[in-house]
Amino acid sequence: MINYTNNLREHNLKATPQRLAITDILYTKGHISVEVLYEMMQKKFYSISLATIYKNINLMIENSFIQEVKIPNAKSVYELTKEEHSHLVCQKCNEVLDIKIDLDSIVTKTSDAYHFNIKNSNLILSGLCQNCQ
Amino acid sequence: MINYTNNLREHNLKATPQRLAITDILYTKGHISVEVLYEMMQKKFYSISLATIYKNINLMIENSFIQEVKIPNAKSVYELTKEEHSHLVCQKCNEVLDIKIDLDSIVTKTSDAYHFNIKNSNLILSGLCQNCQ
DNA sequence: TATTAAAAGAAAATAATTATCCTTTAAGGG
DNA sequence: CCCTTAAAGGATAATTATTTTCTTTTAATA
Ligand SMILES: [Mn+2]
Ligand SMILES: [Mn+2]
Ligand SMILES: [Zn+2]
Ligand SMILES: [Zn+2]
Repeated sequence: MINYTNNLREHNLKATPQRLAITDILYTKGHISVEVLYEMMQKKFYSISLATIYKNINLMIENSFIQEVKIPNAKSVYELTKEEHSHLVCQKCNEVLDIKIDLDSIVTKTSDAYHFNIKNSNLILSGLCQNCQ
Repeated sequence: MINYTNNLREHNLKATPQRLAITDILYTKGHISVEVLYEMMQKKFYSISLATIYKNINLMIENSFIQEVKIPNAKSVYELTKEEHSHLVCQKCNEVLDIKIDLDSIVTKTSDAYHFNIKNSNLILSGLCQNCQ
């Protein structure tokens, strides 16, 4: 288990055992929902409060340490902040994959066409993974 | 106010006054949240129940008459089902615009690269509209 | 090692959504 | 047009999701 103390501190987050565990789970699993995170945390912390999960998720989002991924027709998942990327989601097994897609030309064209100052792009492709089709 | 009776029936939805009004609001506003829809409906139906709003939204989604649009860092909005399109969202005034972007080549490339059978693509570009920047 | 602001945990409160139950009504057949 | 009936609406309760409050514990630092 990697030590994430400094990663947390760089985002102005105290490195508590609970946060280190959340970070480790996110690192290992990649994308995780609130309820699954809570279940996994309960295995490590006998009496962790669900409020601790929510408070940490919210604070970590505020401090850009993690990000929410809103998936069509499914619960949100959370992931450690990394460079901008898109997602591939299996509608059957709910696997979530990071994919790198160049959206620059789309963003540029759209910015010009609509006089929008586009700051973020969010692309989710949904379907069936190899196993599920 | 257009008559949406047949549109509803084509989706196996009884054409009640409440549903006709919901449809009219969606048609007029384009994209709307649950709470705003409820407020607008209350002006037309003195004692409409919030449960009626939720039950209709859910049933209309099931019957593909409307669709949910999940927006990063904001509440979901709902819209009448139309041909697949992407969205441009202003992070300040929350305006939601429909945009037509060709994602075919991205979808094809990604399908091949990851052996995914991609069924839906969902692109949201967020930033500041002309007025808000 | 002492200080302190922040975090954790427990529980209550609030918000969001769904279910239940009874009344009303849209739709279709006669 | 009436009748019939399954479905929908409204009121309210129940459930689920999330946030707040308050007290205790602890990470950070000096
Ligand atoms: Mn990701
Ligand atoms: Mn739209
Ligand atoms: Zn799958
Ligand atoms: Zn704007």
